Amino acid sequence: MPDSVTDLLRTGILTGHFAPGERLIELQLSEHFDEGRAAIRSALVELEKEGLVQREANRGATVRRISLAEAIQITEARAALEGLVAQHAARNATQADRAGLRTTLAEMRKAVAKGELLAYSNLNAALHERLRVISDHAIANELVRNLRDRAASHQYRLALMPGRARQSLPQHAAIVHAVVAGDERAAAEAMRAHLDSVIAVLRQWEALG
Amino acid sequence: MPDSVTDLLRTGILTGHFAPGERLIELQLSEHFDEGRAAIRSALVELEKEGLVQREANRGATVRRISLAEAIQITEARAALEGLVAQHAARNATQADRAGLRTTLAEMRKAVAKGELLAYSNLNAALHERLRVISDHAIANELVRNLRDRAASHQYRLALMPGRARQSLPQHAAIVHAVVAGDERAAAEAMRAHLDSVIAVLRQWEALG
DNA sequence: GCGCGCAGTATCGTTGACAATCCGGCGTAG
DNA sequence: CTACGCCGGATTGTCAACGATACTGCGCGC
Repeated sequence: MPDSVTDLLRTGILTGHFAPGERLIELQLSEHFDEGRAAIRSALVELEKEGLVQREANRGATVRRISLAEAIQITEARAALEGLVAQHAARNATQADRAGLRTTLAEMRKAVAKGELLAYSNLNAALHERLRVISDHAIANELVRNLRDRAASHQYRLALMPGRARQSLPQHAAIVHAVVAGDERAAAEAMRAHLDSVIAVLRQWEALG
Repeated sequence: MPDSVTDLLRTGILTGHFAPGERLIELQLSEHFDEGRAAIRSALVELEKEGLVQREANRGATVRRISLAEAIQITEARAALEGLVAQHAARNATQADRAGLRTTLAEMRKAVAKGELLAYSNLNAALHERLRVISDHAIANELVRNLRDRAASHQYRLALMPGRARQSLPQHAAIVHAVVAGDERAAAEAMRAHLDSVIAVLRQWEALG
């Protein structure tokens, strides 16, 4: 089921190649990707279920616009689920896993010290990804991945926010420490606290309009 | 977008009209529902994303079998998300909402006292549903509904389990009390505890084979 | 008897054409 | 000048047929 058309369209949306609000016309996409219209159609149906695309009967599909309010809800749900992920990661982590997490955290510290925002952002993603793998929780992983994609546009702004890295570093440290210590409850709490701080930023933006 | 074919097929699966493992052949369904094959195809794609249907390239679709292990993961995810739902319900509940919750709880007590299992099960569903509505959390609602459907087959067994109602009643009471009191944290905790007890039962079954 | 290949069948996957629907512009009447 | 209705283009929705693919059972050689 590695439906490549769906993947291509999804990454196209996530990378901004197709902008929010942009119309996704089947025939155009059909030529663009050199695929039959049926395949495009199917991809649009999938991406609608993923929340990345909006479809209206007889009126076509557009790239879904995610409001800030929605991004907040998405992140709230993500906090709940990633808490679960962290909990299971704390339960399952092997010695090798723990070592890997520690080195990632060390690299994050370095990146912050050097002010390398992009590197930090990548390490951040890598850390969360690694925790998902360690957690071995297929359901939560699937849902988190989806939620992440949905709010991707807003997360992008966040990563570049001045001072953000320095603020989130101790939160990531807390998560890693809890997981390494095998403290399930603390891991879940730390992850939720981390994402709650993301939500706080989003709320701030929302208040500003 | 109220795609009736998808809805029909979904309820068909949830009611057991299509049994787990059963092949879902496009042409057959096409006749069964008197719909074009394209519509059926689209419905199958959707239901695959919902996790109710399994599709393999060139090999067709079947009703997905949900293992107990998977049902446990699903319920874990549900616990995390319904915790969020309860939290928001505690935040948003109006006086009318609180009164409604209390009466539902009272009816549940009666049902348990009279040993009316089916009535209790329905009230149970109604209570969770009401909390979802009150929470006004579109994202969490959508995900919870999906997870609920996925594990529906196993939940069915649970409702009929002897002594189950009596065991879960105080948990539901705790949830309602926390929500009525507007205690967000307690509401989330109570809901998680409730679903954790469901998970405990599932684990027991799993151990038995 | 047993494994291998081969054809037959069932089913999915794709294509092209056509019908249905919706939006926008234009003309006309008031 | 504005409101209404109609017409044309653009786009989606549906259909039937064709091609591709994988399973099944049978025969054949060993």
